[in-house]
Amino acid sequence: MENEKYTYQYPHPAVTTDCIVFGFDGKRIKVLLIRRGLEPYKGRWAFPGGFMRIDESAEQCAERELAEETHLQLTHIKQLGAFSDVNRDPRERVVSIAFYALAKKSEVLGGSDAEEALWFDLDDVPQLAFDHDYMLRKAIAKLREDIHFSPIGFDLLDDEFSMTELQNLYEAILNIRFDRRNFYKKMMQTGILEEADDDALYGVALSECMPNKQMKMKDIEQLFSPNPVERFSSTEGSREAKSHPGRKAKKFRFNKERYDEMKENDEFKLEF
Amino acid sequence: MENEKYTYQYPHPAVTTDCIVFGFDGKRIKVLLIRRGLEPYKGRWAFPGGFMRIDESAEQCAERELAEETHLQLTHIKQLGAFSDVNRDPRERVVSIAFYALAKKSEVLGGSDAEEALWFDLDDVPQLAFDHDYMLRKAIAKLREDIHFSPIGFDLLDDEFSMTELQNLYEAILNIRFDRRNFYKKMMQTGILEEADDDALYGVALSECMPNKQMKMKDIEQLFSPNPVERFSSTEGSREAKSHPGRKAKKFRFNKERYDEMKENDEFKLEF
DNA sequence: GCAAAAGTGTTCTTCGTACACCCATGA
DNA sequence: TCATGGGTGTACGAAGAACACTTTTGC
Repeated sequence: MENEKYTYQYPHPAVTTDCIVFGFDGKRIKVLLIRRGLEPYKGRWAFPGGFMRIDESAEQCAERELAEETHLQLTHIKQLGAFSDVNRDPRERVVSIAFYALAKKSEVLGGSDAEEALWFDLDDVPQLAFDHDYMLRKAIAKLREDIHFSPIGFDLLDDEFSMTELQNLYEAILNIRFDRRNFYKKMMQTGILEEADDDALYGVALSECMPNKQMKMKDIEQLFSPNPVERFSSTEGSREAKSHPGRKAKKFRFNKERYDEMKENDEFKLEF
Repeated sequence: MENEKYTYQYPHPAVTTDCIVFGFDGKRIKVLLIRRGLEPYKGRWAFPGGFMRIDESAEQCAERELAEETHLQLTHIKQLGAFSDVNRDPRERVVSIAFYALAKKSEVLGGSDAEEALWFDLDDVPQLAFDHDYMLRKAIAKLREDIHFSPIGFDLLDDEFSMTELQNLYEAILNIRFDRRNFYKKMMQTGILEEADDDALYGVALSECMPNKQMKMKDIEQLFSPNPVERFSSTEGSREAKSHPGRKAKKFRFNKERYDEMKENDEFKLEF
């Protein structure tokens, strides 16, 4: 152990990464925290992260630490910036490179795989270790900023989502209310959404042999009786936390190919 | 020398800062580079910057290095991000925290105080040291992004500027053309510009005793004859690089107080 | 059937864009 | 006096905001 020494002519700070992971449970924005098991700040909540190895980039470090500590494999990890205040760590001089990442709704609802890792409502975040309170404020600001013009919302929802879910997400992040009809129109005319048609459940043939669009869901079920399909197999999302029933919501998918194509040609426009 | 050693149990990267300074000469966007006098990359151009001291933050380091190497005292230094590729520096593992800053037009036109520091046209930037080419691309992208919604243009102009100068700046950064009249309206209705009234040159009394707005500059000079004021003392900016005369341009100032106030109340809106 | 949520279209206002004339200036 | 650049207003069209009724569903 004694010979595990690394010497330099000038003092070097340690470099860590921290990862601010946001999620959405259908109602509120959440952030993933882990409880520190070691000093300093033992027992306090903090972002997943740790010391950068000498043979990995900060990005690699952030992904590795996130996987180790929370078992989350996330794409869309973006850099938030470096935090370098001289006294931000009581142990030694530590510069932290912070990232932020977005987790899909199912990962939030599933809870965390890891011990001592929990999703916190943004309003219920306790006092954090180090300068992580400050980091969180910066991260929230960046999330708000990014969602104004980038379709990052889809990274917080599952692959299929209802327009209402999407609207709830935007309202939760931006803390404003939208008119349902205008939101729908605005989203649709971006051209990056496609309908996840429920007809698919019944096979392609259905829409061909049944061109009558007036047909109700009830009628369709009759075709399949006496074994009607479980109509809500994919809608637990919109049922949870609901006190009253409502009409079944159409599901949509984010058309990433289309989005990339539009962005390439500078055709994409979305502003909130 | 031998005892100037700093030892750590785990390997630590070195941390440097680099500062990408943009300027505007009235026609084109410029970037400030220094020629490296030492290995590695001796003789190559690079951004001003250097190793972070153990008792300063990255921000302090960036400002210090910038002052040391270019004699520029800049405010509005914003972090661009950390660059941490494992092999980005041939000497040892180095993480660089990059900043970008904006210099006022007069500082660009005045040239650089420092030896071996030069303003380069963005199109004429040579191959840079380290990963600075990559940094530059990121910085340009961020500059373009920021100017879409933040009034950072004023930091690249002198305190008083004509609408045409401002338009040229926007056109140079965004590489698009605007209609003069629409640009004027858009800028004025943001509410963050105030006229730098030339009457001020003649004192407050003038506008009171001379309410006639039809009065021409010639008439005003007559009031002051036989020592007419030098009318163009403050307009060299709009004359430089001009092949033909034109009407004298009204000057404007950025009303920072008003802007801060509007931003505070979320009233400020500007989009390009 | 009832309460709650979702689907949908029209009008009005606002903002952005296109466009042309006159004036001030220096040569 | 002329060539150049700057100051300004209007008319049109597109996009956003306001707004209500009907349908589906679970209870």
